[in-house]
Amino acid sequence: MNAAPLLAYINKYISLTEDETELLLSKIVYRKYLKNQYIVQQGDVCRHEGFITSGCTKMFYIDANGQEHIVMFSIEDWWVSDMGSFITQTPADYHIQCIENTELIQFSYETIEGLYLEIPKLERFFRKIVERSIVAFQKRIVRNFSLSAKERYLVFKKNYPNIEQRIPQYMIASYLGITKEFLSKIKSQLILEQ
Amino acid sequence: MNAAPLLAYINKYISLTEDETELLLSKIVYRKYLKNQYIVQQGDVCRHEGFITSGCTKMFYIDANGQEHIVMFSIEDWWVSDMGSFITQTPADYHIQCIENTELIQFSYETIEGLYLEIPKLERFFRKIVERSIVAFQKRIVRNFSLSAKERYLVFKKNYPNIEQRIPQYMIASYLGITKEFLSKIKSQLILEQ
DNA sequence: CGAAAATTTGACATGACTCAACTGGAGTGG
DNA sequence: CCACTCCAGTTGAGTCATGTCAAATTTTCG
Repeated sequence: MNAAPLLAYINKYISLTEDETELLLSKIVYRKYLKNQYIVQQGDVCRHEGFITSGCTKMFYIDANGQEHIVMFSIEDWWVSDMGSFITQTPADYHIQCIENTELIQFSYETIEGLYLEIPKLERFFRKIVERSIVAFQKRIVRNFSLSAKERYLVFKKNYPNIEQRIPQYMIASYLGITKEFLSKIKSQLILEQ
Repeated sequence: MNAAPLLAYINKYISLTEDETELLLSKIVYRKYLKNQYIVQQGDVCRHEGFITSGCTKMFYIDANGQEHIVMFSIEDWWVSDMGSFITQTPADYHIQCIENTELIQFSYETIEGLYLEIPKLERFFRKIVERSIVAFQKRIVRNFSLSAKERYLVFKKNYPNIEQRIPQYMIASYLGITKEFLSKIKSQLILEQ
C-alpha cells in the first residue's frame, strides 16, 4: 500500500509543497476491508472519509420495503464516505459496503479538520472535487428523467466501461433504478438487435 | 438591493473580518432580471455565479424530444449557476430562467477566483455549501428511485412548503419527473382521500 | 461435485404517459 | 365591462414501459 495515487490525484487540482506533502503523509492511515465488509452502516455516524487505492464499493439506501437502491459505486482514485453523515457527524442515511477486497487511505473527521487548518489549500482541493461530483449527480438526475431504462444502461456502459465486469448485474440494475429482471430483458434485447 | 442577506448567509459558515467584508463588498455586482428572462442559456458559457436576494429561478435541460426537465429551483438565499459550465468555463448543459422578477448578486469567474486568493476562507465557505448541496442531490436520486410519483410530490410539498404557490404546477411536475397531467391526477386523488 | 447465488424467461399487473377534448382564470383591447 | 384569447390545469380513454412473481437455467465457488 502506498500513497502515490492519492498524491497524484491531489496534484491534479492543487500543488502541495514538500512540507505540506510530508504533513499530509504523516496523517495517513491505511485500511483494508474484505469483500462484503461494511465501511459504514445506515444509522452509524460516518467518522472517516476514504480514498480508494484498490477495490470497489457501493453506497446504498434500504427503503421502507427493504429494497436496496445504489446511489454510487466507488473504485480506485475515488472517495468513499456518507458525506451527509460525515460533515454533520450525525447518523448515516446509507450503507457503504465493499464489492471487492478494498484498500483505502482513511482520514478521520478530526484529521481532515486539522488538515484544513494546517493546509488551507486542501479546502480548494475538496471544493473542486465536490463541485465535479455535483455536476455528475445533476446529469444523472436528468438522465433518469429523460432517458429510457435501455438508454440509461447504454450510457452507463459508455461512461464506466471498466466497471461493468467487476459488478454483479443486479447491482447495476439497482444503480440504474430498474429491477434485475428488466435489465436482463434489456440485455437480451440488445443482443437480438445486432 | 443590499448585501446583508449574503453576508448573513456567509457568516453562518465562516467569520469574515471587517477588511475581508469590505473587500468582498467592493466586488459585488447587483443584477436584476425580469420574469421569463434567461440568466444562462444552454450552449453559452456560464460566466457568473449568482446569489439570489429576491425572486425565483429554474434550471432545466431540454432533451432530444424538446422536453423540458427541471433540475432545480433556486430562491432567496440560494445560488444560481450552471456549475458544470462555470467551473470549467465551457458551454452550459442547462438553461437558467427566471420564474419571477429576480434580483441577485453576481460574481464573475475572475472575481471569484480573485476572491479565493485574497480571502482563502471563502474556499472553506464554498466547500461547505457544495458539500451540503451534494447531500441534497443524493437524496433526490434515492427518492426518485424508491418513491412513487405521489410520494415524491408529498415530499416536495413538505420540503418546500413555501415554494409551491410561487411555481406553476407544470414546472413542479417537471421537477418531479412526471407529466403535468399525471400530477393533476395525483392532486385530485389526494383531495378525494381526505 | 453440489449448494447457493445470479441470471434468464414468461405470464400477467400496473403506474405513468400520450393525446385530445374540455374548463376556467387572467389579461387585453374595444 | 364585456368578448376574446391564451395559458394553466383537468379529465378520460387507450397504450406502453417497467414491475411482480414464480419457475427454469446458468454461474460461482467452497
